[in-house]
Amino acid sequence: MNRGRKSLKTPGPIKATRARPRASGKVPKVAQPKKLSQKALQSLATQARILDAAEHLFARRGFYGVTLRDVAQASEADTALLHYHFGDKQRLFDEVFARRTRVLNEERIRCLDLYAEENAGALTVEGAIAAFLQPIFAHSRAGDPGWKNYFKLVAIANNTSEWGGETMTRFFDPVIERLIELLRKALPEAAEADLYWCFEMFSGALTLLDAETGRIDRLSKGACQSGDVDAIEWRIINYTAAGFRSVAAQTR
Amino acid sequence: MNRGRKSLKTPGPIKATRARPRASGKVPKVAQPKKLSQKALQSLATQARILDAAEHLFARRGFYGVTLRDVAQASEADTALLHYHFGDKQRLFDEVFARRTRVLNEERIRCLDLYAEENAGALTVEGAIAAFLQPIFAHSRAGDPGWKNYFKLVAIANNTSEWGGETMTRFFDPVIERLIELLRKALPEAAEADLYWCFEMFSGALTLLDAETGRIDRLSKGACQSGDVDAIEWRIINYTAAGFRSVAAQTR
DNA sequence: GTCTATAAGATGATAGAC
DNA sequence: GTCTATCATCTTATAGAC
Repeated sequence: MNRGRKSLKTPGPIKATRARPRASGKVPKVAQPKKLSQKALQSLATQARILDAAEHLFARRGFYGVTLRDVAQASEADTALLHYHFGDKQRLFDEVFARRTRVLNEERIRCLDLYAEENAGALTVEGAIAAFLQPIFAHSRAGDPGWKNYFKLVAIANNTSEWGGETMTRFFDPVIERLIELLRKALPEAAEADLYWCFEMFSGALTLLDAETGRIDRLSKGACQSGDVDAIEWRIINYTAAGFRSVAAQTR
Repeated sequence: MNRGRKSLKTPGPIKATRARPRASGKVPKVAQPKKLSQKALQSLATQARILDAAEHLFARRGFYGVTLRDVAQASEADTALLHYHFGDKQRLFDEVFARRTRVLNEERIRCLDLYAEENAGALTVEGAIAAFLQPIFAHSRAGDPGWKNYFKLVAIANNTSEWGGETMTRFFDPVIERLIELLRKALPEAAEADLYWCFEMFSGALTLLDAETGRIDRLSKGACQSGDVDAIEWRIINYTAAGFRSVAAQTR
């Protein structure tokens, strides 16, 4: 296995550093509502099948724990086909990550903007957090396994130090800045550092809940079920808002 | 590479399932203060070097992202030596995880017991959380890179769904039960489920902070630094206690 | 677009010398 | 206890037929 990433641009040292999941940040083209041939439709269906299978596997074992053979087998496509559609393993991972992130970020911005518009002058921490979370819970409630897999993947990315922090920054920070902006208005007494530290704690709590690792089921001996959206939603909003307010109140 | 885990007990299907980081749960023997030969001392030093290097690498790339050759090179030992001392890759990972967990859990129990003893009848959420966290911050302040690596590793484990939830359960839940016990006394009005959900949020926040991914540095444009213990300690205690209280107060 | 075949190299693990 | 040499298998990626 060649884990040394072949640089896409430089012909330089082939394995100076180990390959890392590193999304390109570019927004790949998406299906346009134009006329599509039979072949093209089938191709898109195949690509979706590959992405779904890759998402499922990456979500459970991370980038390195999945081989292209695993993905090929699970998607009933050939490994050569993965390369044909996505180039290499790295780009496949990038597209898995980017596919739903594009959707989620748009939804979040819409929710945050709507909330800010309708409550200008009376913003609350609860309101901003709820608006930010709304798209996540909507997808969770819809029960789509693809979204559940994606959330697990984000949890791994958020907590993996080598490439996770950088990945989260690139994919999510623009939207996070919008959230922080609302929180700043809702909590004008908070120091800047408070907002960021509190967001970090909120982020860790959220991604762990979304990861649905099953730990809480065992720890609570069945009193709680991973992924119980009704149990989670009001608690995380309450918990987080109280946390922000308490920290902000301590600032001198 | 054989990722199909060779079962330690059953001679059954060789690669029915993919190998997963799965700690044995057994407590391996530790250096006894007996008379040690020159050879034995050197052996222990080599083992420590291997464990340190493996810890560093696993913390950054997870189980699958590290090869035994990587560990051998980083520890300046031979791959054959890794097998001699630790058997296989899985057992090496297990021992990395178990080594500091043994120490940390003992310290936590001691801190929690001491706190409960000295404050019987007047337990607070802040006090219990602070006692639970005390060993972590002590190690972080001491600046040992080994402990920092270990904390990163725990963050990955906590958020990886395939093996993480189960790993956390096995290694940490006995101590967590002790913490929950104190929180139950400090918050008698809380429903059982509240305690577990709030602990889950606390756990996610804590492990992400400990992972020191560098994201908060970028997001805050330098206002916060990953691993700034003085900035983190009072905030996480405040934030968490307020969160627990707020959720508990909502229970009907 | 999809598949077969295969190249080129990496990986976990072991045998055996010292 | 440590190192050299090596195996059997797996992995990513590509070339070329259909």
